Amino acid sequence: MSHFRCLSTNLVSNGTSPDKLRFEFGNINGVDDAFSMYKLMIETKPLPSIRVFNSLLSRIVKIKQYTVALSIFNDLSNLGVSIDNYAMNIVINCYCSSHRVDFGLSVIAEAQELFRKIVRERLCEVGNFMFGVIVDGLCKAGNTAMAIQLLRKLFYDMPRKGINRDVVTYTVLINGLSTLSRWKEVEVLWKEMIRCNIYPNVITFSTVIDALCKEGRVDKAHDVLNVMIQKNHVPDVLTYSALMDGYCLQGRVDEARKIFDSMPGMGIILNTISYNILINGYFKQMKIDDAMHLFRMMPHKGLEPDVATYNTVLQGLFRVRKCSAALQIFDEKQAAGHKPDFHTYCIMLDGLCGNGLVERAFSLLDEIEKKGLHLHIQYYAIVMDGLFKAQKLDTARALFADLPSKGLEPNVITYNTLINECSEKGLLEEAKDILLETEQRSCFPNGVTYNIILRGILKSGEFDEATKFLDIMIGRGFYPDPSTYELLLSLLQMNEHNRTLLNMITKFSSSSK
DNA sequence: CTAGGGTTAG
Repeated sequence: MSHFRCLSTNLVSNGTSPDKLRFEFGNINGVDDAFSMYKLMIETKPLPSIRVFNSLLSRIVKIKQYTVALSIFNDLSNLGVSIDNYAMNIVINCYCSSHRVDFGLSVIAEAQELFRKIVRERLCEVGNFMFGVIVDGLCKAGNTAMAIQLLRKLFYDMPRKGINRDVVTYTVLINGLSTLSRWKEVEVLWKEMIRCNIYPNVITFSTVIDALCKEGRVDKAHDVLNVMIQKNHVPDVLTYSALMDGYCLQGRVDEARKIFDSMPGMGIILNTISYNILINGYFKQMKIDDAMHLFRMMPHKGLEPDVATYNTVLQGLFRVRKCSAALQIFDEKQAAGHKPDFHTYCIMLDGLCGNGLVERAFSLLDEIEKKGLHLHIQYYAIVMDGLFKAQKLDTARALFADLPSKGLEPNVITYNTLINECSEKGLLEEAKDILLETEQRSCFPNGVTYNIILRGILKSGEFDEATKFLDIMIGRGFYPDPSTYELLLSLLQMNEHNRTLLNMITKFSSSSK
């Protein structure tokens, strides 16, 4: 079962810590491996040092099993293993990262209730694991304010437990806060850090630059870069790549290019990711020749395109309807021994369908099946969507009906595709029927489902009906997304001063705060 | 032993 190497205890030597020789974490690839390794470790006498447990935790974080790391951390504290700075930093990072990971929705309601209880009864000694679950749940539920309050409590508890906050602790927290756009709190932490004589470094600065870029505030990000340079910090390839990506996201690919060109002169070695960012930027601006030129340049610069490069290129080519070029690259890359990944197949299927090559998409599905690869339900959602868009309604519905025969269960995405089709065609009753069906099965509608239906109702001009639906939606914790909001605004322009629409917009703005 | 980047989705 488990395939890690476990050397004998007496195999020790030459200055290296015996602990380090004993366990090999690189082969841990899943939850089971992690737990069996942990079990093995705690059965060892004497117990391995916290450093060795840190290596385990770090591996578990690398494979993104945050809850596993948290539960092991919790167990460690219960065992009385003394926790150090490193462990603490890993754990805080878990809290900050795990809100991006899917969590059972059921946890959330419980977590919020539990949190209220803690506040009410001042039950301060919550286990670390529960603590993580709560923070996770709150983030997932969009209640970041509460999550941050909790994080800060943990944070302020550190010195009392004899653990010092260091630049890593602050960087992890600043990263978490800035990706959540909690800039006020970032500022407070930043000042506090300096007051404690802990100074931001290149990673701290880069983290802030990256978050600003992702928010679309690339000019502000550039200001931060200048401050950083002024303070004698040397930006590295990650700092500049983040900034390049920021310019690309704003469509300012020429400015991204300037940075790209200036990097080697500053002694920074461009890597595959720097190229990927710029190639993507060019494609998004439809500058196909520039994108392809860079792509073809990579091998001459000693860089090998990776799967993300190929995915970017394939998608870019399909978007400008250069199907044969895309297919050629797809074959080329496989001939060179590069394996397509899940995203590659999604892009191929979507690209083929979107360019009227539905038959080709079907044969690709067959190919995936023949290769014995996992038939991901997402592939079918893409092809279904393509079929609907190509007006091949019967084929699409037949594909949906065939899912069970392939051992696939429709998920919320395939349902959304179906609901979207009904909604676009104005078949609102049918859309709502399907919504009911998803609720009856254990396949829960999500925010996208509600948005699709709401947009359908709005397009049909039934504004009162839409208001009712919006109330239901908000009642269930889902909010209009940007494209629904845009639709609301454009409808308001066409129906000047329409009270119902105005009310909806007000309702949306006040509820999302 | 701990912190930062790119492709993607109804």
